[in-house]
Parts: sequence; C-alpha cells; structure tokens
Amino acid sequence: MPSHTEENYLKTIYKLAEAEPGQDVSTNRIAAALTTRAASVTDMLRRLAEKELLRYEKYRGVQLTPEGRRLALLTVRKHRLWEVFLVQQLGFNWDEVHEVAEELEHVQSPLLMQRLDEFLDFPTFDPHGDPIPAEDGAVRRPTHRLLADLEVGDRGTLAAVKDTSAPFPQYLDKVGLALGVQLKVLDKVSFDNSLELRVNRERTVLISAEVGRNLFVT
Amino acid sequence: MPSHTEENYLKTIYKLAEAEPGQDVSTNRIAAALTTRAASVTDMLRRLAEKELLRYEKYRGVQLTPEGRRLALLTVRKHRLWEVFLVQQLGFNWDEVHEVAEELEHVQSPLLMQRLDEFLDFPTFDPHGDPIPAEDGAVRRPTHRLLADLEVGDRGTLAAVKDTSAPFPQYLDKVGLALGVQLKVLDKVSFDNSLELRVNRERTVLISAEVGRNLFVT
DNA sequence: AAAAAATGCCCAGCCACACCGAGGAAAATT
DNA sequence: AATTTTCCTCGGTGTGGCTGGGCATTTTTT
Repeated sequence: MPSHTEENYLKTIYKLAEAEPGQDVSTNRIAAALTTRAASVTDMLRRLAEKELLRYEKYRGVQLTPEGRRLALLTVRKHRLWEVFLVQQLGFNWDEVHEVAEELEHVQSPLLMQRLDEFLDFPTFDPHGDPIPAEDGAVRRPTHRLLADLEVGDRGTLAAVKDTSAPFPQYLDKVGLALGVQLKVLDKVSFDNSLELRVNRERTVLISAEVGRNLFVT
Repeated sequence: MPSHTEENYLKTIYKLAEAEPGQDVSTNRIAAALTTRAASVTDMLRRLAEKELLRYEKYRGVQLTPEGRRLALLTVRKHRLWEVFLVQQLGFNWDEVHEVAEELEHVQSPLLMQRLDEFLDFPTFDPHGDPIPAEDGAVRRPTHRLLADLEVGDRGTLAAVKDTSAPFPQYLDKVGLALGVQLKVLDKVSFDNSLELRVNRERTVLISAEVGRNLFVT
C-alpha cells in the first residue's frame, strides 16, 4: 500500500510522462512539479524503484513499471471520479474541487470506487474535460486539439483545460467561456497569435495565444 | 490541524467518556480501545494536552476541553455522515461501512461536509442508529433503552446496536433482526436472563442476555 | 497502617517517512 | 577540452508514533 506521498509522486510522474511521451522523466521536472528539491526526489525515486514501481537509472530519468503505472492511473481515476461527484452531486463549481479531490483520492477502497463509479453512471470525463481511466487502466484519449492550433474559420466545442489551477478557470468564467460552448475562430492576429472567437454564435471574445494554448476543443 | 491519529485518539476518548459520564478516562482504557500500549497513550496525551485539546492530570485520567470535544464531535459527525452516504446512496450494507468511513472521516473540508449533509437531507441518525452530531456540536440524545432492561410485555422498536464490529451485525442478520423491527418481550428466562421476543408480530426469536445488552430500543 | 497489587508515568530509544544542503560525479553543451 | 547543467550521494534534520523497562503513585487487601 503506497503512502499518500508515494501516490502523489507516481501520479505526477505519470502526468509528466504523458505530457512528453517517449522521453524519460527527469528528476528536476518532478521536483518542480511537486515544489520540492531534487535531493528529495532522488530519495523517493530510490524507494519507488526498490518497490518495483518504476525503473530508475541514475542520470537517465525514470519510467513507470506496469505496476507503477497501474497505481498512478488508479489514483488519477479516483481523483477524477470524486471530482465528478463533487460537481454533479454536491453542486461544487468545477474550479473548487481540486483540493478536496486531492484528499479523497487517497482513500483506499476498491469497492467504494466501484460503487461510486456506478452511482455516477460510469462517467468517462471529469468536469475539466479530462478522461477518467477505466478500472483496467484504459484511457480514452480524447480527440482534443489545442485551441491555439485551429485556423481561421475552424469550429469546435470547448472540451478541456490544461492548467486547472484556480486562477485560470476563474478567468474563463469572467470572459464568459465555459466547457461545452461552441466556438468559431473569426480571426487570428498574426503578430501575437491572439484569437478572436465567436462564442455560441452570440458573442465575440478576444483571447491571447497563451490562453489558446491552455484550452482544448473537439 | 490534528493528524489522523490525533483525531482517532480524540474520538476514542470522547466515546469512552460518553460511555461512563462523570468519570475521567483512564490511560489503560484508551490503550485497550486503540490496541496500543499505555506508554504510547501517555505520550499522545501529553501532546494533546499541550495543544489544549484535553486536560491531563497525571494518574487522574483525562477530560476533553471544549475545543477537544468540538474536534471529537466533528470527527464523529463526519464518520456518521459518510456512513449514511455509503448506505443510502451507494448501497453498502450497514455492516460494511465502518472501515471505509474510518478513512473518509479524516478528509478536511468543512464545505464538503456541509454540502454532503445537505445532499443527504440533513440526516440525524446514522445507519447503526447512532445520532449524528450537528455542526454546532449538539447531540440529540436518543431515547434509547437497553433491550435487556425491558420487562415481559414491553414493546419497542429496534433502534441501535452498541457493538458495531462486524460479527455482531452479521449475527443479527442471521437470527432475522434488523433496525426498525417491532419487538415485544414474550418471556424473560429468569435463570440466565435470556429473552424470548416476538418480532414484527410474526416470528419468535430467542436471544441471550449478552445480546440484549447490545441492543437499544425505543 | 503496612504490604501487596494494580495502575500509570517517564525515560531512552527505535523506526518510518519525508525533507534538505553541500559537494562532487556525470552528461550535455559549447 | 572546457564549461555549464543536471543530478546523485552523503550526512543530517524533524516529526509522528510506538515501545520496553524501571520507577512512582494509587488502590486494594490484609
């Protein structure tokens, strides 16, 4: 049974590996992601390697073993299922749930998660639009594209955000964007790549390229 | 923010104090309840006293401060609310929920508990028949009597069990008793105080005095 | 009241977990 | 080949929690 911290390391490593497939994950990247020092990370990597949850060749970075990957995905699954519960059943806002889910994800009870999954009617995406790994570890890779990659005239539905830390969802709220809205790219300003969007065929919104790189559409 | 273990100590002390009001709670009783050693308990008591969560006079036992009591009740509240959720919403059996609730009770989020409470429609008793402390710490003391204290001819409704560890609820199931059934005492065997009961005006059941002392009726 | 038994305290120490700074080794970059 | 960057190792810190053994206190017994 991994400790909370171990679960967090595994989850972080999984996400970093996901972000840049093929490459091994480096110590410093992990340290940055967990706001801790490289020395602490090395420490933990040794322990996780000992438990066969990842392969660790020094100076070479790190790679999850099947078992490590399984645990990481399980944690992600739990996190996202709880987020669905919090938003759909308890009426949380989708930008309020992260911290709470961060705690709930460490509860150990396969039966609980199975029942919760059923109770929520087997959701496949969480409130941020991220896929919920299945019990067997299968992840439905959504057909998302970066909003920033769309061309003038392209359409899509806002499906997910990349950076889900608090300020960003709040910003979205403010400019009137939300998951599920219909978008059409009206213009792409060439000099800074900012985007002019039509939202739900009603309003027009101007967003920076920065923001565009944080949003996924289908 | 108390640690999980601290919360467990507080909860245990609260329950022991409850069981025998007036008296202070002794080190060994706590040790027995938590299956640890007296030395460990002394240790923790010192720490909790330092944090002003209880008053600790050596050789004299221990007493929760208002703040300690508040935290203990909060933990009990969380535990029991989660139990209601598990049974009512997720379809757990009432004798399966304890361990899971034991984990969930340590999640720290007042907002979460408030929303959950609302979602469950402000329940006042948990699936074992025990009262759920209100947010302000008020406990509705149920008008329970020990089944063993009833006299021949008395009637009542089975309202709660004292020992909720796994085997006992299973035993109840087997003999056909459940919370909510109507009971009438047909006979009380004088030599061992075992009880003959009519259940829901249908069946007859014979239980030992031991069992009778573990059941509450209204 | 003294002796015996039970209870409970205190000390010193142990273990697990997680973190960290400093210095040097390895790898990447130039 | 030299420099910069990365990151490993080592020794050490702190916290939380548990424990055995010896001693102090309280309670019970006589």
